[in-house]
Amino acid sequence: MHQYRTHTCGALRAENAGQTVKLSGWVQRKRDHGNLLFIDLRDNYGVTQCVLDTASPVFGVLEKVRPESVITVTGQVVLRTDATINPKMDTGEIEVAVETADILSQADVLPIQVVAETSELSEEHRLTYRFLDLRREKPHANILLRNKFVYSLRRRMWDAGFSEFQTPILTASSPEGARDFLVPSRLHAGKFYALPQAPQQFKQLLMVSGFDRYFQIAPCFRDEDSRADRSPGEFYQLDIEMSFVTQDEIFATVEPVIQGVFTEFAGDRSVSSAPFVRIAYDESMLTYGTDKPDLRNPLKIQDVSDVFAGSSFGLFAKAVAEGGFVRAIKAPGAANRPRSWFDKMNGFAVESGFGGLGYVTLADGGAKGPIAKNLDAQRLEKLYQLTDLKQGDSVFFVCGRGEKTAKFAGTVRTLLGNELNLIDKNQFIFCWIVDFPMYELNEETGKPEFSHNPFSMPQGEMDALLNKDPLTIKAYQFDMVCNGYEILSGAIRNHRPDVMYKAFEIAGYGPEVVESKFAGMLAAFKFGAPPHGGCAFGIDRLVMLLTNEDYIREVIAFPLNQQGMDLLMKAPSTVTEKQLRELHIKLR
RNA sequence: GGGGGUGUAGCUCAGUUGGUUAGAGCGUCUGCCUGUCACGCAGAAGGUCGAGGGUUCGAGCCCCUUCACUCCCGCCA
Repeated sequence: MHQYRTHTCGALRAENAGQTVKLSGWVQRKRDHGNLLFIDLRDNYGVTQCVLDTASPVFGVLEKVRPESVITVTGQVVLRTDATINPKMDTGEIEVAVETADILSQADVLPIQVVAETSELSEEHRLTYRFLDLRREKPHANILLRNKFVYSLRRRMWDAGFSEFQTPILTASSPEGARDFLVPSRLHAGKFYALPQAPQQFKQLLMVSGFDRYFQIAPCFRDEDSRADRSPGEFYQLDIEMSFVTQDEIFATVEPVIQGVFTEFAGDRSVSSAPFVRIAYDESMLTYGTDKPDLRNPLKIQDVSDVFAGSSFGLFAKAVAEGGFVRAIKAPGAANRPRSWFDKMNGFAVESGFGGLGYVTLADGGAKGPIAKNLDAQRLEKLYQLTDLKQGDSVFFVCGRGEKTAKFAGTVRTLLGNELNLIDKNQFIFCWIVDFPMYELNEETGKPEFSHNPFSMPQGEMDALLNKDPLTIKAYQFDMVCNGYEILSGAIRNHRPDVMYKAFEIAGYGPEVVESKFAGMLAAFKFGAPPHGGCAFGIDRLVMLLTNEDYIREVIAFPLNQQGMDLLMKAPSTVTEKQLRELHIKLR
């Protein structure tokens, strides 16, 4: 019987000694001693050293074979001598004495060195030769870990009583949200399908259909620009929806899944235990200057407007009098840093478009720094108290108004956390961000608009919509955050047509808009819709966290580059005129 | 759409104030080598310095234009 192998390249051990085996794999490395030749043969499972000398009839053939060629060898497993055992290899106690060999696929000279390359390769080059890049140890391991991770997620979801369904890839363009990828219709001239940005409406329809607990490892498509943590074009979500649930019940369902899967793959890194901390959106913006705080960073932002209000530090006093604020971020133990370090911090603020970063240092029993002399003893004491300032600490100030300044305080918090080495990289700290505002003010029109998901149920439902200032209404809308990354977004949905009409009315959309844009869902909600809610995890981002990668493309087998191109398959590409004609698309 | 960074050998990079024939490591090729495991030793080949224009006696280096990649802002309900 013909076969390519009796064992994989990671299988053989001392107890196999004496057996005649057949291995197939890639020539990872050749060490040619003239009359003695070592070949490290690699496959998905490991590496085995093969050895032969001039006595072997295939010596001449294998001596010439290039690295990364695919070969099959047969030979006897022999124990290595004590002096030649390689403890770094799983198969390091043995080697295969090659008797016969076939070259199955000769490799050309390589554009990428697959093994033991310490230097970084350019991403452009790696993606052009992704099939070689993925032979390299770390990228290969990342993709394998992703597989195990997704398997574990599925198992945990099934165990929690969820069922997996597939939803359409060719669907309708949605008026809200990100830019759609469009697919022209051949049968319907001038009309287009859209690839789903998320299975949002379908999963809600599944709830109306009575399925109760749905999940899907779902591809999502958004035609927006990429980032280090945002995949260009397409990404995968663990999409979840449940009927007859409250927000608390969603949290209680999802926490053990994510806590469990992270514990499974985190190695010696620590994972938050459930229930995770909940932080209101408004509090997060104040305390962390962001809605995705990295809680590994112990620093908190403090409002110290009162310290400066009416003080002789005119710049801040005036800003506070005019409705602005001063926020403080403590820099523990920074007092002994040189002046140049403080200048660097200030320079960063100026580069970011802010006036600067004021600071006060508490050292040698007194307050130092350019601002300190403008604050009397009482104000300084209040500052120390508010920021818990101790001898040897410094505190930085951000002054201004609006969300932009609040977010800059968050940037400074992150910067200081990194500069002062306050972030423990061996932790995964999860939290919930809750109570997102339902509406926010559109600065141009001066009118309220949806700040996040228009399908979310407003807290207080119809009563709130009728009786509260729209800008104070919160939504049952939430995110989960880990180490500064948004890894989940979810909501209790608005399943009541009357509340939906009213919610859209406040955002300036008449009933005809709701009816035309969300016809399917609205129709469904008129025939008995259960209260429901759900959420979606970003799978790529979760794997990125677990593999310790900074770039999401490191955990995607064949990612598009930043310009949305597949350098290997050459996508996007031009098509024939015939194809365009069939799709009713005229050139030019 | 905007801002920053990068672009020199197959790969990763160095290249001083503008000055002789543009270098290194890895890879490739050739030769030697029977216990290596990033094998070693000797040698060789390999360059439109992203592209175009300009300044200059002279440009990898300075100026202008442009292209590509990448990071960030916008954007991502």
